[in-house]
Amino acid sequence: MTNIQMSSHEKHQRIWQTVVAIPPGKVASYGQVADLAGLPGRARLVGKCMAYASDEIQVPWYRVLKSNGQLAFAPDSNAAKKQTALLIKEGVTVNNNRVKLHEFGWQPSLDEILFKLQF
DNA sequence: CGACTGACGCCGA
DNA sequence: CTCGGCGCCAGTC
Repeated sequence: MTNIQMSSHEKHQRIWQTVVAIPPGKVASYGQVADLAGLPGRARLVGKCMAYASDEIQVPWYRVLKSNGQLAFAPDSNAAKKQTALLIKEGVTVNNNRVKLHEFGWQPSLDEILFKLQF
């Protein structure tokens, strides 16, 4: 089958574009972002990018969680508190370092995927 | 060049 | 719910 090579720059580009598409008040998992970005199984890569993004105010990195709804940071850690504060500010409820995905998980419609993810 | 290391995920016990 | 194990891959050492 045809194997399309993607430059690390493009992967980077797709991941951020996907994260930016997450609506305020909603959250998505690393794996979900990877899938939507066309990088199935590359959840760790998404985490890598979020680490870079922590400096950039542009990317809503805090809307990205683990697949079970837990924050990626250790409870009580500085980063976890910071992320929790940002989420609560958007109306997302955080309990014990975790968010209920059935309540706040982002489930993009086909429409959103086609219009927001330009790749 | 091999080993180790992550803002991860899934499955089975 | 916890633990172990394996998959994944770009950096670091």
